[in-house]
Amino acid sequence: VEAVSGSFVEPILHVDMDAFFVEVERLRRPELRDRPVLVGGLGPRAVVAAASYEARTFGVGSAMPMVEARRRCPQAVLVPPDQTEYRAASELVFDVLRSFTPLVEGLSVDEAFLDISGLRLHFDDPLSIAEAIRRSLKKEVGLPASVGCATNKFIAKIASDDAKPDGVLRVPAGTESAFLSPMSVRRLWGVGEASFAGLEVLGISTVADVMAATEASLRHRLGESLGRHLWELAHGRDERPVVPRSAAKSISVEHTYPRDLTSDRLIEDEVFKHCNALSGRLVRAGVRARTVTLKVRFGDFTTITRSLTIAGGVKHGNALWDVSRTLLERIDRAGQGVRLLGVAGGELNATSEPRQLSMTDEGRSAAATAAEQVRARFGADAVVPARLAQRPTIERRADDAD
DNA sequence: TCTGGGGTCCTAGGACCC
DNA sequence: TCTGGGGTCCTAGGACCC
Repeated sequence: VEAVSGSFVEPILHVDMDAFFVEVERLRRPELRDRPVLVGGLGPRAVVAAASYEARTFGVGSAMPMVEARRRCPQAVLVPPDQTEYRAASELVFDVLRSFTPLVEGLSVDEAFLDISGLRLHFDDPLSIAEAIRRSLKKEVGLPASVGCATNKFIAKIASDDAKPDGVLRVPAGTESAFLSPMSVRRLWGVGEASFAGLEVLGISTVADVMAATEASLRHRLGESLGRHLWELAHGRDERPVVPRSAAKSISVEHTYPRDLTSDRLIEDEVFKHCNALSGRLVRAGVRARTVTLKVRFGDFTTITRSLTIAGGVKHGNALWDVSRTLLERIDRAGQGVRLLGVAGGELNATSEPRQLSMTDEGRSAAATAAEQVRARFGADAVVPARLAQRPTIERRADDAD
C-alpha cells in the first residue's frame, strides 16, 4: 500500500532518550554501567533528576525527593547533575536527528518529534528509519533511545513510552483505538494529578471511559482547551504538525535554598544575584525581556508571583534589579521564611515601539556586553557587581546566622 | 515521600477603549 | 441615566511536561 500511496501511513516518529542524564554520565564513567544510579543534588531538598533502570526497580523515579530515593535504594551511586554536559550531549543527539530530516521538533533536551514523510525515497518503511536513527545515536553519540512511530504526534509519544527501554514500537494506522482504549487517562498528554482527580469525579479512569463520555462534560470539568484536546486525543485524533523549535519564549533563574531565608537583606541579595544571572543569559541570547516576573515560595510551599511589563524591555542586571526591587516591595511575607526565589524574563524581544536610548543606556549595554565577554573567557566569577563582591557565600551566612 | 529547575500553556478578572 | 458588547492588554495563579 505504501509503495503506491507515495507516503508513509505512519509519518511521525517520537524519539526519546533512555534515562538520558544517567546514560550521559555512563559515557565518561563506564563503571556506572549495570549499577543503580541516581542523578540529582545532595542537599536536604534535592530531588531525583534521573534514575537508571536498575534503580527504578526499587521504586525510585524522577522528581522523587532524594532522601526518599536513597531510603528505597541505598546501594545507588549518586551523581551530581552536570547540565553543561547534558546540553552538549543533547546537541549531538539533535545533530543526528537533523541528519535524517530538518523536520525535527525538540520537546526537551532528550526528546523530539520527527516528520519523516520526506524520507519516502530513502527508506521502505518507518520502522527501518526508526532503527537507523537508533543505530546512529548509539554509534555517533553512544546513547540508547526508544522510538515510537504512528500516524500522529500524540500516539507516537505514547508508543515510544511503551517501547522503553531501548526499543521501537509502531502503532499501525487504524489500530489507534484498540491501542489506547485500555490505557489509564493519566497517560494522555496533559492529564496530570489535578485533571486525573477531576476525571475520577466523572467516573473516568481509562481512555475508553473518555470515549464514552461527552465532549461537553469534559469541557465543563477540565476547561475549554483541555476538554476538547482530551476528547480528540482519546479518539486518536491529533492534527498538530511537527514544527521545528522556535526561540525560547521566556528565560528564568530560580533557586531553592537548603534552609528558608529570613533576612530581608539576604533575600534582596539573592534576587540581585538572580537578576545578574538572568541578564547574562538574556545578553547571550541577544534578547530583551518585556516582562519581568519575581517568584517567591514561602516555607509552607505557597508560591506567589509578581510581574511587571516594561514597554522597551530590559536586559541589564541593573535594570532587572530596578524592576525586581519594585516587585519585591509588593510582597508581604508576614514574617514567613522564603524557600525559593526566582526571576524570569518573558515576552522576549517583543519590543514593538521604537525605543529612545539614552547615553547611559548605551553605556550600560556596552558594559553588559563587555562583561559577558570577560565571563565567557575567564569564568562566571571574573566580573561581578560591586554589591556582590567580597561577600561570603549564602551557605556560610546561613550557618553564621545561628 | 515534604516536594528542583527550566520551561509551556491556559484561565480568569480587571482596566481600558470604542 | 445604574448601564451593552465587543476587543486588547496586563497580572496572578496554576496545571503540566521533562
